Amino acid sequence: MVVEVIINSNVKNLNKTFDYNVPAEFAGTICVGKRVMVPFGRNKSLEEGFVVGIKESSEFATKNIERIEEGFELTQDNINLAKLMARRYFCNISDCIKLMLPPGTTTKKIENRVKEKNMNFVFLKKDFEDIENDIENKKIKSEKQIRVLKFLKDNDGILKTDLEIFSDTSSNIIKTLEKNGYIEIIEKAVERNPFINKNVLKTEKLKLNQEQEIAFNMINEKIENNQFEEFLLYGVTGSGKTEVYLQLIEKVLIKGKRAIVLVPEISLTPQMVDRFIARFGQEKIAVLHSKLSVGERYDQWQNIKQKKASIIIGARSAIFAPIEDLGIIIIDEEHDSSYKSDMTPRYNAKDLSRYIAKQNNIPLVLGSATPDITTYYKAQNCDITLLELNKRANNANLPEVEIVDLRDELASGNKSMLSKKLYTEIEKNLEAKKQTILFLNRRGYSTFVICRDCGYTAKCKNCDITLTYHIRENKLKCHYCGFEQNNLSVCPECNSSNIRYFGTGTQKLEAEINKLFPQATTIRMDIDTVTKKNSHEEILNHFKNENLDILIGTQMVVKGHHFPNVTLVGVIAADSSLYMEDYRATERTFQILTQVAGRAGRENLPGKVIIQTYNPDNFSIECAKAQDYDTFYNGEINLRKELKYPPFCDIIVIGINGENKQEVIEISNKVYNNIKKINNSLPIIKPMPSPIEKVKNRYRWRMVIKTKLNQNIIDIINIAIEKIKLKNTRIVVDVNPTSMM
DNA sequence: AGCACGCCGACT
DNA sequence: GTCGGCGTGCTC
Repeated sequence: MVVEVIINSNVKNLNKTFDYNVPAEFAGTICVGKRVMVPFGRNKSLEEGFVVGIKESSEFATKNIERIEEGFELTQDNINLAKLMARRYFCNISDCIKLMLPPGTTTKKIENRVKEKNMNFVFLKKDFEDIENDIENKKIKSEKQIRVLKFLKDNDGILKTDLEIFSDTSSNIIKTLEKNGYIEIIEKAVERNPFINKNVLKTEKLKLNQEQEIAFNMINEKIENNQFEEFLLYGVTGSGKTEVYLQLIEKVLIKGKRAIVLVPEISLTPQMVDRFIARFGQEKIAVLHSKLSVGERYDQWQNIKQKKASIIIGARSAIFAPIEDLGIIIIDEEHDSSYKSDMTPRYNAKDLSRYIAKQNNIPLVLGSATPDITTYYKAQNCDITLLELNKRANNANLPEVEIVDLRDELASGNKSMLSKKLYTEIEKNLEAKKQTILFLNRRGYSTFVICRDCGYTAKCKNCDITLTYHIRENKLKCHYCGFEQNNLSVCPECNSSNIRYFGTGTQKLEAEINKLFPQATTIRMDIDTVTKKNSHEEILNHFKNENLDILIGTQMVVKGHHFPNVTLVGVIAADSSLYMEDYRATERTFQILTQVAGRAGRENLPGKVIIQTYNPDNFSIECAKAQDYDTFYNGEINLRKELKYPPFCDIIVIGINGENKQEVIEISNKVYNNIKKINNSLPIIKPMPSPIEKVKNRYRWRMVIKTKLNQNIIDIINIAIEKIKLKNTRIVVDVNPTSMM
């Protein structure tokens, strides 16, 4: 018997199956999905691989499988999905398989592990054999301990490494191991239980209003009849989408099935998870997101695998959770860009959810107050069933939105970043002891630093990016590669000390607010203040519980939370996202402004929103002011049709990046010519530099194809890039990328 | 990715 | 002659 094996390697040349003979001793246990160790290459070294097929014989001179690794195997569905993804997202099958493995199983370089934070790093002092002997001799008893040790063994097949990561939830084991002298802890992680609030009061289900009832019944029918159907649950903030989700999940559980709920990473807060815990109880819920340590994730993953958890709440990769008997997939805030991966594999969780829902004959529910233009277009064309929730369940009023034209402010001599109107409103709000949120989608202090005498601009040495001035550390930072240098006191070109700072970031805004309103308490939230594991949560709780006056932040302030005492929201510059050369720029502006506006006055207090802009007539800003999605959609869809943008086509970006510019250009041309050779009529634009040509010392060129992605196009691109030999240069294909930069 | 193979210039 | 530089190609 012969098996087809995918070698676990991200090398392009190895992205195919290799045949291996199965010795008689393994014939009874081998099956598709098993993890195996096989001799590979001229040296005798063992490589990890996965069995993806079984056949009688091979045309090759096959070697024997060395051994089968027990404890975990992929399902046939996993393998089918990985194969499909590899072609559809132009990457290696093993890259896709990695998404489906138990956390901690993926073989990573030790250096990478050390770089990662929030984990325990453990130095193994004794040989693995010694520890195994101790298990034999019953010196180590607990099953959990053995699991951790197995973890060690799994990662490298045989234990070659002396560094490993343990979960912080398994801290007992670590203590035991440390006490027995097996390990030495190098760095300790911050303790964090994914379920921080243990005393959540149980909630009963609420009575649905008529709209909710209709939506519920339509979707429930598909649950009952085991049928696929895609729904768009289009409902304004506060219209009770979550209650519909909860009651659908209840039905799914009654049928003995389970549910996946995808949410954007940033809104995966304990408060949000608590709503599910309050209804179903903690033991039924598994939570998966990027802030969990490997060990925490491993525990959650096992809870799913062992069918202890029935509801999986997670960010996009939760779609790969090891779940059988799936009854529904729900994608909340479906317009959110975090469902599209911007790393290899560059998958779109929404597309994969559709595929998985079809395979399982179950409904897929997309929920949003500001649906993705493409999703709404499909709903209009009846590819998706549209369900609307128009009533605000808590009857809160929409906030009053006012637009301030910054050109008028400038003309009347106001050069500060606060218009007179916004200044007065903040003042009033402070007096009334109400809270304010100020939103500015740019971090740092000044976005560029320029010499007034010779025009020199401070740029990153690794990227084609101007450096941003950060006042607290008095440093210039690159927001792309993280490079930082000391601030300039004199110009390095002409020695002039006439240095000017242009552009406004959240730090400068914070400084200005503190100057203008010295009596006000403020807190700032952006990537620079949100570094620790929990600080996102901490800052928001701090703002809410301490009743601080003003929250200043980038877009991370707009999601999830609701603050009952916030009655004023100020948007400092609504234009910043409009100039991006990205077809989704207006859509993003509309979504962000609508969401920001939704933060104001959510309960009984009337809210006020002030949007400052240089483009008061801009369509997306006007629509956001009116909170009018339908008008926005109608305008935007016509524009998309005219300019032939999604949903009327897909934007396929073939990027080439490498350290040698000449080589990058050569390979770009090769890819271009290959595609032309296969199909001369494809609408492909010749290779050219990316908008930011150099990032992290790598040159980036690209070509764009604007066409509907179908199997034929997928095959053409795969064939065109397949045979190109690469050294340090890489080819990256991204379909409808989140960022066009 | 490794690693072998092979082609070519430099040097005891 | 032969040592070693690196470009090329293969791994079931």
